[in-house]
Amino acid sequence: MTVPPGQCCAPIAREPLAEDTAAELAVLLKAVADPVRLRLLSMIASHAGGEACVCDLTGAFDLTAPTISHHLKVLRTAGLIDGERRGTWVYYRVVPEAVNRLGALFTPLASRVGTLHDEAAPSPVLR
Amino acid sequence: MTVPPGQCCAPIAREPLAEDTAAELAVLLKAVADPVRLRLLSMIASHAGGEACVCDLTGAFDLTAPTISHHLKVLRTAGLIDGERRGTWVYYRVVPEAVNRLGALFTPLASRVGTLHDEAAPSPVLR
DNA sequence: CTATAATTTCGACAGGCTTCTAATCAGAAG
DNA sequence: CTTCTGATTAGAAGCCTGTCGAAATTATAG
Repeated sequence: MTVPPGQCCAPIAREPLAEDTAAELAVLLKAVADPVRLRLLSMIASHAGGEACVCDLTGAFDLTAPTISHHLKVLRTAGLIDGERRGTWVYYRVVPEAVNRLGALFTPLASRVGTLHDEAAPSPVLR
Repeated sequence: MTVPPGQCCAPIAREPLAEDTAAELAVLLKAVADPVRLRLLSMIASHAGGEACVCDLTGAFDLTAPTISHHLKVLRTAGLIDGERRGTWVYYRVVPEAVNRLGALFTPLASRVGTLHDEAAPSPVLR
């Protein structure tokens, strides 16, 4: 009972990732591989209405506002969240497609919801 | 914190991650947030028999053996892979529970789009 | 129009990560 | 027993990232 059947479905277990694909996914993973950014993403995703103001996020951390803004920019550059300015405040919301792509990477089963392999994303990979 | 009932979302979207939980998950995510380690994990997971020898992995990279060994140790320390020495060679295999935990983090993110919400079988990931 | 508040950008420093070479350990073959 | 191959460990150089403080930008309020 080491490996249950059905493991062959996850993209990561189906075939070796290409070099450029791995690099592209690593950028996405690096964005969430940080405690602060992971909490930020979770706070935004779990916020009522799917939107969260920056003023609501800064209070939960012992970090300065510029640091929070920096982490938000990393998440936004990776395409995981999207920001919108409404008056004085800026509201962020998650991008479901990007988050789902992460989940589908490691999830052996499921992945029955649409195709998340190819996307119309311009992929502005900053190097 | 108005979570719609019955809409059991991903852990990341259900409620804000705790500080220690986020730090713990970040360690796991950092392990895969690297192109080399992501490819290594994929090569091990997609290898026939679920096992891969180190000698098979080093050839796919332009890196030295110690570097590959270092990345494998990071993956092993994170609990994503498990190594076993059989004679001269060392074989690595993935730990499904750890990989599934990563996938479950982001996967069940419910999107507002009512396209094909046929996820009646969430297949709970237990640890 | 001016003032205030919030957010972002800029510059800088400490710390961690990736990679290398050299050395060490484990097992097999002669 | 000696030697050889394969894998890991130790130590160090170089680069990138996280963090902070100060300045600049933007929008609303009066």
